[in-house]
Amino acid sequence: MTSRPSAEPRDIPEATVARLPVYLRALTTLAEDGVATCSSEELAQATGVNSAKLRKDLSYLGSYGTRGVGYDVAYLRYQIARQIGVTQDWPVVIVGIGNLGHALANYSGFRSRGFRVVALLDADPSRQEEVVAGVDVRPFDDLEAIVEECGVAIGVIATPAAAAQDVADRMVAAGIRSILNFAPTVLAVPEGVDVRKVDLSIELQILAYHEQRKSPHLALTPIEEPAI
Amino acid sequence: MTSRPSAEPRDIPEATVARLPVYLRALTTLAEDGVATCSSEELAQATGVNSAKLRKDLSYLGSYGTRGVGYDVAYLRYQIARQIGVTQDWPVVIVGIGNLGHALANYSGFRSRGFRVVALLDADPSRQEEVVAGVDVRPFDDLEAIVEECGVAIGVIATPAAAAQDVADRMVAAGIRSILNFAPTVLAVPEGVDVRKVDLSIELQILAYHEQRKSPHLALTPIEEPAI
DNA sequence: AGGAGTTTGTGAACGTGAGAACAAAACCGG
DNA sequence: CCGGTTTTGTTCTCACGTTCACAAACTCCT
Repeated sequence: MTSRPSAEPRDIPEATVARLPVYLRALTTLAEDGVATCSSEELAQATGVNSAKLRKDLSYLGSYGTRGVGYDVAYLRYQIARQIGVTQDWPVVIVGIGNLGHALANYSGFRSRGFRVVALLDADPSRQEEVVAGVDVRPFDDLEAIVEECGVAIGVIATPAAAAQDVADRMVAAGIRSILNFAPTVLAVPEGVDVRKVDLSIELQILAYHEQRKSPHLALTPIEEPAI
Repeated sequence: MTSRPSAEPRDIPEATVARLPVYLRALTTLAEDGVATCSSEELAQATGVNSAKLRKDLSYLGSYGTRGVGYDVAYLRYQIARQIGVTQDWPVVIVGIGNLGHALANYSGFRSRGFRVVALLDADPSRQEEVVAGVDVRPFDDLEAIVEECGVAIGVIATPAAAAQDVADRMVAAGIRSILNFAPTVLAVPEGVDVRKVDLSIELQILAYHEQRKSPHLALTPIEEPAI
């Protein structure tokens, strides 16, 4: 979202990268159901994308399909995982163990998809006695030590908005170069650091925009226009 | 994400719609700080976008700036809120009161940004005794009654993946036409229903992809390639 | 062995979005 | 009242993403 590192081998478009995890999940489900092979049409249905788009996406990874047959589920699944980089486990730190931090720490989807929560950090001493999801909450000041010790490259910010920029600065200084930000703030980070933002109320507002246009809604402007 | 309703007045590009809430938040902050006027350059800095892009975005709403001066913060803020549709309060139901549902119910950002959680629903009877954020958890079967009674148009799904499609079907049948889905599944919904997806592990995987290309990472393929 | 039927991979056309650049419009100081 | 300065609104160009359409390639059945 901030800067794009120069990719070496084959340059995969950003839009494609964003869809690869979706394909990966669908393939995992298919594999669990014992499906050995699937066509681009089937996979497209399962993931809700156009089949031509899907084929083009996969073609950036290489030619892993067989014409007239389709794709080998296990093999394609592995190739996508390798491209994304989730064949290895990524250590992750979560900062801010409030409601959302709790939910994130307990989210089993991380572990099963190539991520391992190695530390939970919070500046509030009263939270540092807790143990969440088998990991004990440690003081935020331990950040640098943990990053060093575990080789953490990815940080998750689940603090209030006011604290987010400070946390980000400390993370960057500690060597973290990829940040997933749940705080409703725009983060300023140096070149070479990637930030992705997840914002709950923005998503709702986008829905509201479309919803408003669906029905000629009853009340038009219940709140007063401010005087200029 | 599924179907686009035909917009009547001026058609605002989807990319612009996604940025309007960001501008809205920045303007709110500026207003709270007592700033009366700001230029496109200042607002662009605060939101992390290109100033030309920002001006183009705002031009879709109308000509609300003054050349040589900039934008009136309060006035622009109102105009954006009106376009998005958050001058009125949107009633919202949350289904699935697990870790994430708790966090969502407690998230104060909803209330302050045009949304009101009118009901928390869960199929598990043991959860139905709880009171979360001042709202008591009710059985999922109350969905239709609540939607009818409160005029709910937006639903949030925070259930496990396995239950999500059923919940979505019930929501659609009850009259909900906009769904924010936190479950890691692709939802199938009829034409005219909007679904937006928020997926935590997908965001992390996208970060992992870029992270992998930043450093020529030590271990390349620690997991075995499956035999074909 | 060969033809019919499938399904991939990709070239080409189209649409959308981003950013540079600039003219038009407003304010300000003298 | 007028020239200089600032900043918006918009046009133009380029890059990116999506979709169609089809040839190439593979399997299966006779």
